[in-house]
Amino acid sequence: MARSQRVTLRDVADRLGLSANTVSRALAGKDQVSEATRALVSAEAKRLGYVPNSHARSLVSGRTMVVGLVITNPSNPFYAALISAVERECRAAGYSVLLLVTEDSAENEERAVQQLLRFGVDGVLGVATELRGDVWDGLSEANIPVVQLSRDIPGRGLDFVGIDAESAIADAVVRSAGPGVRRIWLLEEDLRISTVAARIAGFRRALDRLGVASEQALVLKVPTHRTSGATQPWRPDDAYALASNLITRGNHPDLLITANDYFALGAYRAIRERGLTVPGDVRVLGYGDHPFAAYLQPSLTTIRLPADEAGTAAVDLLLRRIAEPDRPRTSTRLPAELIERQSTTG
Amino acid sequence: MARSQRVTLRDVADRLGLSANTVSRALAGKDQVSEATRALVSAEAKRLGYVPNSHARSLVSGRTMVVGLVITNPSNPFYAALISAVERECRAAGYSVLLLVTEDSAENEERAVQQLLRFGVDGVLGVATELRGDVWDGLSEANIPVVQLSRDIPGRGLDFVGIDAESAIADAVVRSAGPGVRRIWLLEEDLRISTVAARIAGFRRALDRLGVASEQALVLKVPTHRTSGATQPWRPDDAYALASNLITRGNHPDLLITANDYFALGAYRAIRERGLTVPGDVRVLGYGDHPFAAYLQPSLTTIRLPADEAGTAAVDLLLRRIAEPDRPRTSTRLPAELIERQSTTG
DNA sequence: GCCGCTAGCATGAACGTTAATGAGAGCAGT
DNA sequence: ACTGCTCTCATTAACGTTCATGCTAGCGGC
Repeated sequence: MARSQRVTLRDVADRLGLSANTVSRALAGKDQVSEATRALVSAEAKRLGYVPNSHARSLVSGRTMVVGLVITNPSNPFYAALISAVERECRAAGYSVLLLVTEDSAENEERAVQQLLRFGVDGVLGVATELRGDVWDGLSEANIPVVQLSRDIPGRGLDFVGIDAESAIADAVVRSAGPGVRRIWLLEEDLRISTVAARIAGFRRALDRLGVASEQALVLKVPTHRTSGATQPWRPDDAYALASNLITRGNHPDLLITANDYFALGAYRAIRERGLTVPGDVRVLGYGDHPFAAYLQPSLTTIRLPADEAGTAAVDLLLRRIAEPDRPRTSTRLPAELIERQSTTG
Repeated sequence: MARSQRVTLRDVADRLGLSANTVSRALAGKDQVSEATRALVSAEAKRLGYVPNSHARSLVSGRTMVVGLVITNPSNPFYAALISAVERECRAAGYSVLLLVTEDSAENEERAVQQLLRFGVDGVLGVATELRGDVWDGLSEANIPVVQLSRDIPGRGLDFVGIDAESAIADAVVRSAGPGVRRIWLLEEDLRISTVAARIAGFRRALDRLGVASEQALVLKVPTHRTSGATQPWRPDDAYALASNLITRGNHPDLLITANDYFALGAYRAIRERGLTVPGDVRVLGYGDHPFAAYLQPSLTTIRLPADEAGTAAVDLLLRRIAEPDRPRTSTRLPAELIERQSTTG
């Protein structure tokens, strides 16, 4: 049995001839216990190797000191950075992180929420899979605060922390378009999420500002790869396949924006294989500033996402809402910075 | 209060005029309860939105159905893949994952173990930070099974699942070395972990097999970047800085092995800036097969790590040990595959 | 000497669940 | 009618902690 010899409050108390309650208060640092016994208790607790049982504590206190983190895919560098930041901030605040991966599947998301309810986590940070947000209602009904990460589901009254993708893309496209740029394509992920919608909106805003005719603009959706219900919308190969089919010497954009830097990798290859050059024939603008972006040949102009700041802000917000549940809803969109490199400096 | 209106077993029982125990057994699917009441109970439980309290369950059963996952750095693609695999397998087996990030800091590791003890997790999957393994003894003493991931700390009697880096590197170096290759350098991480030791051992084994004189071989340690105690041993910039200082037209290796593909990025740039070419002047062999490796120019020969298989195997092993604690210790080293691309086909 | 106050600790209950034991009804066998 | 068995459920006691309340000794004030 795993817990056969686990040291409990009673064990410490019995050894000192005290009650369990006194030991509890002594270790918790509350008053109503003399300094002498407090020292005695801590010494004996340490000697016996006492470790408090968090489940017993949660049961009576109603708090778990655990935060649920619902992520679609840890292998995406943006989410990986988010995980790191969230875990770090939670750890600093004394919270543990229960990680739940949805793989962008609605079924997994539903099960994740169930798990969080069983656990009675103190709060949830979550990346929603699709635009239907009723999955999260169970948490709200249980009065468990939820902060949406990166993807926003409006109308649910949930806090949100994400990136201002629309402005970032809009500005970046305008700045990346030089005098010769007429035809602009956007290589997008085929997902019904707010991030994609925001990028497309930013794209259209840029077209307006640049005065690009709509027939010169194209939004291409890279077919999403699926393996057993789990989506993988970040494969360079898929972007390459699509770009390779559409781009020829006679028919190619002057500026190509990709929904993530992985897609840019595929685009680079497709462009190269057609005998075209970046940025001479096609300028390429990425999204995400993945670690390799600066090292590509030519180096990739891309948009750096403040993943660390977003994770930090989300945890801050969640902790604040845990402290005061009735505070007004907050929606934060962090600005993203354009990192200009060679791929757009034609 | 967060749990003010949480539906409990009693609530369901009272509504049906039953005892809490009967409801518990009915939902658990045990016998000693008639089919009629079982149906009644499940219907009422669903109607009221009953969700079992996992802490109460853990308290009495001694099992938590939670597995601790201790990782040094989620932003490393290998660990990210490991996280995905572990979470998926645990989820399939009905376990949840408590994620603890150590950032390769001994202090964080110690606190992580404390947290796992408080929680009373059923098992732990962990990447150790350094070679001293007494940090994990607390878990063993509490009879909590530990499976070491990727990095092995020998002599602790702990299960291990990792990659056979030594053989992989040895074979890859031999196969990557052509007739003109005399001088071979290895760009390593500056960490005291078994993985680094294994790669260096493989490197030396290859030198022996190739008959390369020891003065032609060089092991270079890339200084580890640290921010507030957390190490970041995967920065292309750091590898670039070191390689850029050492590589000149007159003094360069014929074959350069890097401890990870990020370092290869830095090496590519350093080589290029000296007016040298890959693989013409310097062949480059990476490690990890990061998503961008296939898309570099020239494409990077590298070693694909079976992260998914490792994660799966580790969870399998952990669950088996949870089931039978006294089974003999297992140590598995999965083979890694060489992916030959342009960077070594001179 | 009695009262009241405080510091320091003990006692009992509760959190929501599961395991062990008990109890009553129904039924067959004698 | 009595015994004994099975089926179904209730009752009680745990798990380890915290909170509310109770108790005792010690002390000062009149």
